[in-house]
Amino acid sequence: MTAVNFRDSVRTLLRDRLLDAASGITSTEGWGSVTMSKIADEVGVSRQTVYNELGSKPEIAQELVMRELARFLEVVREHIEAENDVDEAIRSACEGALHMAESNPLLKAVLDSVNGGDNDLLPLLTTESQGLIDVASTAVLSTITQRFGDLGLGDGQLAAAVDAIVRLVLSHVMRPARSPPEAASEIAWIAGNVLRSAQRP
Amino acid sequence: MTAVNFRDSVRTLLRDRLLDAASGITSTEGWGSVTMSKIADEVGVSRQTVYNELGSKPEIAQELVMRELARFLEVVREHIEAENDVDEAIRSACEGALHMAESNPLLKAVLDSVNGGDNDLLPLLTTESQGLIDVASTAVLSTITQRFGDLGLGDGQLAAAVDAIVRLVLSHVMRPARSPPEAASEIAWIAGNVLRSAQRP
DNA sequence: CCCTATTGTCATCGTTTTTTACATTCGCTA
DNA sequence: TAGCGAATGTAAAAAACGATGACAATAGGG
Repeated sequence: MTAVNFRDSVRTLLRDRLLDAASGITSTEGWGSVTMSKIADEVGVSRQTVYNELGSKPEIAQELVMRELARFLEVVREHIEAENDVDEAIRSACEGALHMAESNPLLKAVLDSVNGGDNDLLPLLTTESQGLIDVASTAVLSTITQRFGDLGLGDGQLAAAVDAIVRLVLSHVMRPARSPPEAASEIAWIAGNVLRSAQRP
Repeated sequence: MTAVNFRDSVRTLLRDRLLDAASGITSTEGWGSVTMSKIADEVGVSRQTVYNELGSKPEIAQELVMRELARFLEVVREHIEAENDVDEAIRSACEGALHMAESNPLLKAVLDSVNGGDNDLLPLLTTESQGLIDVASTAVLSTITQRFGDLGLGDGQLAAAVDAIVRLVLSHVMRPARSPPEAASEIAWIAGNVLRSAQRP
């Protein structure tokens, strides 16, 4: 009767260390400077082990993005659950995410890398970001539903609204136009109008 | 250029988990209920691995005691370093140790086990406690010297005094007579007199 | 254009854990 | 008291896993 295999703990620890190393190198030297050897050396493991555990370099990029996304979603969840009003919950969550994005070293490195010619990570946030948007939308939708119910909307309507919000936030993350509070207010204003007009067909 | 081998981290993690399991079982069911199989199962590892990593059951007891001792010494060190007066440092450290002993589940289990007939752990704290006393005395002596110098005492005098203090505290841990503050004050009073009369021969 | 560095894969080796088996001891119970 | 079950401790073979070295392929830079 084993709670969790000790071996699984070790695998998780290894994955975390490897991804931490990759994230750290990306933040300080840029994604272009990340090599499998560097990751392996930093963790104290052979290069082959990196391939076994994380797969190819593109897969590492995916994992990095998804892991960072998970941290954003955690903050977003906390913001939503701390509010009693839907509009305010959405505004607060957007602002939290945008604010977090501003000071996120990894994200900064990714966006900076575009200027340096490194175009390996950016597609993950744009063209190939379907998985990212799906994960984020699903998570946010789930959180909102648990907190506020279905808001009297038909199937898919709330999902579509959330999808739009996520895409707007993502757009502002990649190309910030206004300050986080301003951008968040605008997104919340749009979302509020959408939700209300959908409630009264 | 590897900071630390990942393998070493895993070994440390394994040791910690095994000792945590042993400590947990001891606290809740008593040392008598600790079996190699239970430890192995709880951590999710084979029984043989427990033997490889921790050795025989008496050795586990030693490790448990020493690990718990290290935690006590850490608290003691903090108390000593927080005071400017030697007497008060000693008093505070003794009180901290005695107070910690009162609420320590593992220690409670060890002392309770005596009533239940389990006499495997007790010797480690009494008859076979030379190692324990040595480790504790050395650590405390080192901390006091770093904090207050040699207090104008000859070689070995301060060591002898610290040794006595450690033994007194250990005695009160095993057989509490008065409350921690009272016992600590008495020990500090004795220590203070010893130190002062040694300073003026 | 060559040279170096990196990626990704593969077979092999060494280490560690697991598994299985066995002898032994201890407490309990018929 | 004899035997039974559970636990200890040891040993050796089997399996899992990371380390190592070699390899082709492919850029990127001098």
